[in-house]
Amino acid sequence: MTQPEARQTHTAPAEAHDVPADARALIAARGGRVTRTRVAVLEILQASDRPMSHDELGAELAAADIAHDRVTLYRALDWLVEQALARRIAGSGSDRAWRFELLRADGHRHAHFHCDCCGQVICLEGLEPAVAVALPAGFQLERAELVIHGACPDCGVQRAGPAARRRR
Amino acid sequence: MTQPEARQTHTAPAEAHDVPADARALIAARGGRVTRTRVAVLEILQASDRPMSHDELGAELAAADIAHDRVTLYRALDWLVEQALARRIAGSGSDRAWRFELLRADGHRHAHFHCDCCGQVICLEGLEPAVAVALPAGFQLERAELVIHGACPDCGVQRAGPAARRRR
DNA sequence: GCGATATTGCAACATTGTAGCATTTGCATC
DNA sequence: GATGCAAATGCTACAATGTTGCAATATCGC
Ligand SMILES: [Mn+2]
Ligand SMILES: [Mn+2]
Ligand SMILES: [Zn+2]
Ligand SMILES: [Zn+2]
Repeated sequence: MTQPEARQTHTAPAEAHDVPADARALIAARGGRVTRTRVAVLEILQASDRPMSHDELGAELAAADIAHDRVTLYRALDWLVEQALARRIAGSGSDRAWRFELLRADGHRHAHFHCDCCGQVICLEGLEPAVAVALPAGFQLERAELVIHGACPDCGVQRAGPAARRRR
Repeated sequence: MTQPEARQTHTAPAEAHDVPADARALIAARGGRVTRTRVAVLEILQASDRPMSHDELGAELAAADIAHDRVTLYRALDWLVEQALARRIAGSGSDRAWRFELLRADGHRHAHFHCDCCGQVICLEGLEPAVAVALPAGFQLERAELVIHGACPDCGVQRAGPAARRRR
């Protein structure tokens, strides 16, 4: 529980810019133990530009020949979320799995696009769910989640004509 | 598959207003068979002012002493959605179950409020996810889902003071 | 009432997580 | 570099939420 409040860890060697900080350093700075799965998961998330599901993470680990346990992976993700290194995205659509993405320090919130055709989830960095909306009396707003459903560029090109849209 | 395009069914006896149309008539008008579970589910949804999960529906059926099978209930709900009599609401939050609500003929879309404290989902009829937003090129918008997270009036009153908010 | 077939009801399976607990590992300290 | 101990792991079960296959049943037009 007692974690050094240090911002500078001195364990990360080179980069002084804004490049993805060394995963091991980020983990250690939170007072967590630097383990195989945690490091690998954090690095995969750092390299990804879209939220990933537990399953996708597992596949990446397997592809990189990093031995891992299903439950350990779940726990590593839970830990990253607890430590505010990642956040959880609800999986609307037929996909009922959580997805995880790196949480930038600035707490930047953005909407997501779910392709109803291929199931992919894409970050819409430019689109903030600005819900300064007036909620009915008594409701306390904590955060707003905005999900756009439709067809992603890859899926939209098929049947390029303006008519005959596909449903799902 | 061949369903009469009739708007007026003549099978519903009395009400000529906008009161919830007779469930049996609505089902029959879609060319579906009028069965115990379908009628009961549709009537429960008509009487509810918030989206209900499969589980909640099952409980209501049990409370009304209406024998039902888990799978049949799932299938009844699927059918209602197919027939555009109901729509499915994704259950963000720790709740990973779908919820179902009646689909009004006018296709009115609205946002929903998820209470992170008690887990309830409440319709925000007045709040439309007006996402005339400019999506990046190539993305085809089909619909937008807006979910507000926070504390509902019932849960918000505890700790009425402005400080000391509860997390989850 | 009859017959065709849409629905049901049951059992088995699938997906996505969690809980308990003995074993191993990271890491601070010697 | 060796030691000790809490933190993590890696199993094995179990839970929640659906889905699939298929034989039995009920609905509805005739
Ligand atoms: Mn994102
Ligand atoms: Mn609603
Ligand atoms: Zn797609
Ligand atoms: Zn509440």
